[in-house]
Amino acid sequence: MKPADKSPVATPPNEPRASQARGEKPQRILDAAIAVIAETGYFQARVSDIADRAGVADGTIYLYFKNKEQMLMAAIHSAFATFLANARAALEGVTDPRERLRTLAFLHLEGMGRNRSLAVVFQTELRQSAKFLRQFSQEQLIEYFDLIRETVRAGQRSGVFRADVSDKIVANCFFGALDEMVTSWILSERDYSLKGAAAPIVDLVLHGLNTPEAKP
Amino acid sequence: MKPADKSPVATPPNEPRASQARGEKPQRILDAAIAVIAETGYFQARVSDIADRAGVADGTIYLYFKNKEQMLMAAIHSAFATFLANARAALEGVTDPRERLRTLAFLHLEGMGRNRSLAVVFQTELRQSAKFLRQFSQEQLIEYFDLIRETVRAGQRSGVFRADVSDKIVANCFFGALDEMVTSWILSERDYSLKGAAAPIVDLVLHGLNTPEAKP
Amino acid sequence: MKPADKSPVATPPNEPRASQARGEKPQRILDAAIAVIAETGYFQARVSDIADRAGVADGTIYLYFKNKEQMLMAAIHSAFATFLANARAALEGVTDPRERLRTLAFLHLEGMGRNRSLAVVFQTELRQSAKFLRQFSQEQLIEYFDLIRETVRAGQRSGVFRADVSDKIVANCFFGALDEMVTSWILSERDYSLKGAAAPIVDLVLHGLNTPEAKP
Amino acid sequence: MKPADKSPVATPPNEPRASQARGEKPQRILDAAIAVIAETGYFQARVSDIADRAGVADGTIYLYFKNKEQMLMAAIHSAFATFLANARAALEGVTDPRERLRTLAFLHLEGMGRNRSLAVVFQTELRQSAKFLRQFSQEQLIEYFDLIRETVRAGQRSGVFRADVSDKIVANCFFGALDEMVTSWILSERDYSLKGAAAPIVDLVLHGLNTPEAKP
DNA sequence: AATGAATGAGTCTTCATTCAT
DNA sequence: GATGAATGAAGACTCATTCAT
Repeated sequence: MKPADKSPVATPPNEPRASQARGEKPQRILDAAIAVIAETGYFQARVSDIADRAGVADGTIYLYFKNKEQMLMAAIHSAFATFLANARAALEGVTDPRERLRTLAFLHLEGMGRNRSLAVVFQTELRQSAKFLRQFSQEQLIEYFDLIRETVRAGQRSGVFRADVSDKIVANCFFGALDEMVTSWILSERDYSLKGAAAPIVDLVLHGLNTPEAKP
Repeated sequence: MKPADKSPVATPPNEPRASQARGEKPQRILDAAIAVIAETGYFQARVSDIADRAGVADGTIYLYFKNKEQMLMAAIHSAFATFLANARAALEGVTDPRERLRTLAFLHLEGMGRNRSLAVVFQTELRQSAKFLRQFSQEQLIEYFDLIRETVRAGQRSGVFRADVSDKIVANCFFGALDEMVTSWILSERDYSLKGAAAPIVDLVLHGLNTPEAKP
Repeated sequence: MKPADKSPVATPPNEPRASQARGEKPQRILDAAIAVIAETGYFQARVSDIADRAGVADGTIYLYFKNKEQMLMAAIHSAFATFLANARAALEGVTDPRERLRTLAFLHLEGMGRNRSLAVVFQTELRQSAKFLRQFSQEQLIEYFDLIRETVRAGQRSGVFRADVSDKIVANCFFGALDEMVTSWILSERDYSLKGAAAPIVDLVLHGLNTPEAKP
Repeated sequence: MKPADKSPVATPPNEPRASQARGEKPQRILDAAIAVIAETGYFQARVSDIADRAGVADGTIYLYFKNKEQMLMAAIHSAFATFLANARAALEGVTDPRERLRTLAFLHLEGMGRNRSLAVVFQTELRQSAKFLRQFSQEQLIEYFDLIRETVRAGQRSGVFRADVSDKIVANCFFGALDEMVTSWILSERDYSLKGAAAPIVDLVLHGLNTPEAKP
């Protein structure tokens, strides 16, 4: 599921500083976990399947993670943290609120579209139970929402967005639209381009956010 | 997959009053299933818990349903069918596309807000696995989306909505915004009124759908 | 391991009030547990072995006991409770302290000698760990010791036993001697009669307990 | 099964001082094993715990011992061998049978009282299974019993002990009384002096052993 | 000699499903 | 139809042991 899978041939025997294996296993396990969850579902995911796919023994997983649940959680957190870091990096230097929303929408759809396994996990497995989702949502999802809400507020302050709607409502609509788009996509058999939907969605939302006078 | 597809001995059509007990059990089981799923999650829901709550023996469930999965599916289908029937009834006679969207948004949020168990199931449990969600989505969710898309297309044809966006995109945004609102709500500890959010959401979407000239 | 083992033929099909099976299973499990512990040791005893021997499925054990440990504990408690009840019944009406000690010694050795499995469990498995033994000792063993100590004190009060030794020390010696005898016996390959040792042990202890003047 | 039966590279005989480290590890492991067994029980003792306490790596244990069981056995044998050697040394030069029994009783209780871990192991862990105890008993315990029995026979030959009881019964009573005393002690929360019990026990046994005419 | 990361066999426990009553 | 005791397959987790370094 990642470069260098697990074949014995992969490790060059005489590598000088080598140890590309150091600390590589936990990540291999997390990657395998995402893949297996995407395929079989969170609760159907068997530890032995994840171990197989990571190319380690079952017991090895317990050297790095306390139990199954903690490992699955770590996999999801790790994947989302990467996603969030990418988003932050891409927004660096983009100041126009409209442009920021465009960038976020594009990143969201492009990021999910690139890694279908990840998308499956986020759209479906993440929402297995209120309890589960709540835990995730209170930590990382909030950060993402805040990114959107701040952008909306900035636009409202600067007058490019109408100020008579709550930033929370707007963020919900924006995120909800993107989210639903991804859900439709993973459920669809056809393999259309997800990121192509970014422009019309943003267009619709920005249109809805226009200040009455500001005809774009 | 609908009522009465299982028992060879159908409900006697004309039974006067004792019929309360006749055929009442399957529905008690379905209601119990929704409640238990909402509390513990789809995959955590135990057959014996559902039987307990329905006031029947474990084995009784297998008189009406082939297995656990079929029973849970039936529970969700039944709940959603009720929801959809309500929506259709409420739209009866409403012709203005903007008014129809307002009605749908209100019904969606009000319906979910009234039955938190049901909302929990739809927002989280329903999306446990791509496979699961796909099955549901291809049957019933499509009907709901079609209701929205038809309304949007009607508005576009009559000129009250701008026609330069795909009705699918609009439906996604509309449904996504409502959906996300409900998710936020069930995750929130506070017990605010969900249906109060209907107006601003519809306002935002309608604003985004305005034809350039049509200042509402 | 007990009458009527588990064969399907055992239950007469037309037994009138029948239900000799009612509540029979837990006891079959407890008996099987004692036997398996005696054979393989407490910590080596596998739940599946006990289930096999009791003629039930593995899962059945968990209908009656919370987990393996609780079941093993219950088996030991139950066996000892029976033993204690027998001792009490046999002492009924015996008032002479010397006779009471003789009866106890005989019962102890005879009871253990009759059920080698039980003896093995008490002499070895029961003492697996200080923590384990402490729990048992504080509940049931104390009762047994008290039976001995009361008899000793009665003999001291009535003047048939010398009063210059603590009843606790005497009980320790008495019980210790019996206990060690049983241990030797279960460890011995030869199959000598255990209860034959009762007389000389009691003789020795009574001789040690004689008041100086009382030459028997 | 005795020291130095395992390493092909024996301890260099004349190494001046660095020898502290040489061959010191096996003993550290044995000591750690006794301590860990005393704390957690024989079957609960984990190899990694013992390695930790001995300050070596898990794998190191397998340089000196074939497997876990052999190591635990070696630990117990080693501890008991020390105990037995002490007893033999202390009996050196004591010829009076009564005095020899007094010495043995004192050594037994004092030795156990000094090292609670050791006492815990002997009183409880040693008796985990008939198979286990039998192996130990046939090697070392017999030696200890023989020490007692020879003393008893000597007393009987010289006429200070009555001759109408088997030396085996007497040894059982004597050892059983001491043994039970130690068991009571390790189970007791209070920290009373164990060796204080030596005198009354010996007194009781000697009293029981008195020849009719010999009033001590 | 020493390490400790990795292994994987072994077991308890859960729970959907059956079926005799 | 209804029951619920019994079943047994399935899977998470532990830990003694190995072996490359």
